[in-house]
Amino acid sequence: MVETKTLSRHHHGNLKEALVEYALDAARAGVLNDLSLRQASRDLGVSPGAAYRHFKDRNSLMRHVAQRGFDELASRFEAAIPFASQAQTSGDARDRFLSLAHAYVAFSKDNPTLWRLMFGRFGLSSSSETARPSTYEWLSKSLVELAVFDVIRPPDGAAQFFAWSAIHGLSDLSSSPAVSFVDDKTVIEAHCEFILAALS
Amino acid sequence: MVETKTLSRHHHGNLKEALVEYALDAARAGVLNDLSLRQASRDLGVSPGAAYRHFKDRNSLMRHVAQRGFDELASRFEAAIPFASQAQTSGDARDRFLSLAHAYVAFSKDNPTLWRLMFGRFGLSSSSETARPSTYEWLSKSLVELAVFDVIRPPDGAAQFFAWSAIHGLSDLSSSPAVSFVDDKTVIEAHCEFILAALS
DNA sequence: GATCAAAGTAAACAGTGATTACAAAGCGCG
DNA sequence: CGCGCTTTGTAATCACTGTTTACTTTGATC
Repeated sequence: MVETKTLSRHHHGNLKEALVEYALDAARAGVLNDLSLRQASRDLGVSPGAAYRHFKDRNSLMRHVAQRGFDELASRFEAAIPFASQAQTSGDARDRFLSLAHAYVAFSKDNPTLWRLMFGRFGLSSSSETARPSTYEWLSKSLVELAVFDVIRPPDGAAQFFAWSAIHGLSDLSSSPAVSFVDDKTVIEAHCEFILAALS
Repeated sequence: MVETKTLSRHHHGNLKEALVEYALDAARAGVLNDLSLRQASRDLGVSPGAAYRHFKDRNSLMRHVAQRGFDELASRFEAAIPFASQAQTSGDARDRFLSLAHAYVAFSKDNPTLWRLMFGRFGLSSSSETARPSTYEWLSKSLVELAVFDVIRPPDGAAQFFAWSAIHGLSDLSSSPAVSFVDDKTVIEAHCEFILAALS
């Protein structure tokens, strides 16, 4: 006897979260840009003005969605390289670096629309992320590991920034429907080899 | 006795171009996203429907604007390294490569909104640009020059793509208001050194 | 000068973001 | 319980948008 929750309730229950999920679905479908608060409200069975109890305006919702993107990206990084874990060998350190690159690129390819939101109009500066997304920490850690096993020189700030922007560039281009590779894996690995060579 | 052209003429003269310029101004002002065809038409002294004689819809205008961005970028590349010219020494080849990188980054910083349009929703795939923008030719040429003077190994496709994406990544991050450097020149030069080291 | 395509107008339609005054739930507390 | 207060939703409304339609003006061409 599960109580049906959808019958004529004044309170939606969790409209804020529902709106964010709705927008994330739109992003997955590639139609985030023409998402309308009214249509969303209609689909969620709520009146047009209701959304404004949770978001100041449409852009505010977008910012929240962008933040979700950064959260998801961080979670993929954590899955690829649990932050508390450590490399045991130089081969291990290389693998971990590669895993990060794969995670970065895979995310941008899996979520091109969300990606553009994150690093576009509502990215970095306007979301709660500071100048560098929190994922920067994983990358940084990975580079330090590589240095420990003498795969590269100890990375200074410039080296870390270089590695970030190089991987970011690959991801950004990969998220474009116009740029596609026969074999992602090969391209990413070659890219990483170049980066490591630059830092050696 | 110059005839005043603005008095009650039925034909605007060159509305299509005027609309593109208007949008480019909006981009420079950072308000491209909320550009409205109606407001633009009003400001250009023309009725709301007039724009539709020249553009199928709003997105069509955006695509044209994005194309203008690629044109402008190409023109900056040409200014930095006239395509017909050639490097004479290895130092020359390095300088030319650096000039390209500077041009790329300067463009993205000067036109962040246009940049996002070009590489975002209306970029690459949807504009008339093919998978790789025409500027790819300059970069490619520059790398070949560097190889001629033994600064790097002869670049294959992977190497060229690496260089592009590395510079693209730097430009993309640079165009974000959240990422700024004390000294652009130093950062760009360091970045280029890393790239050249990777290709050596 | 008549003809005809190109380029503008005017009016309308559906849909949007946002604000307002009001109503209903949920809650804490005596 | 029942009283109040805050949160959350509603209904109505405003100004505005993209886009289409039927109609008019214009400029060029034979």
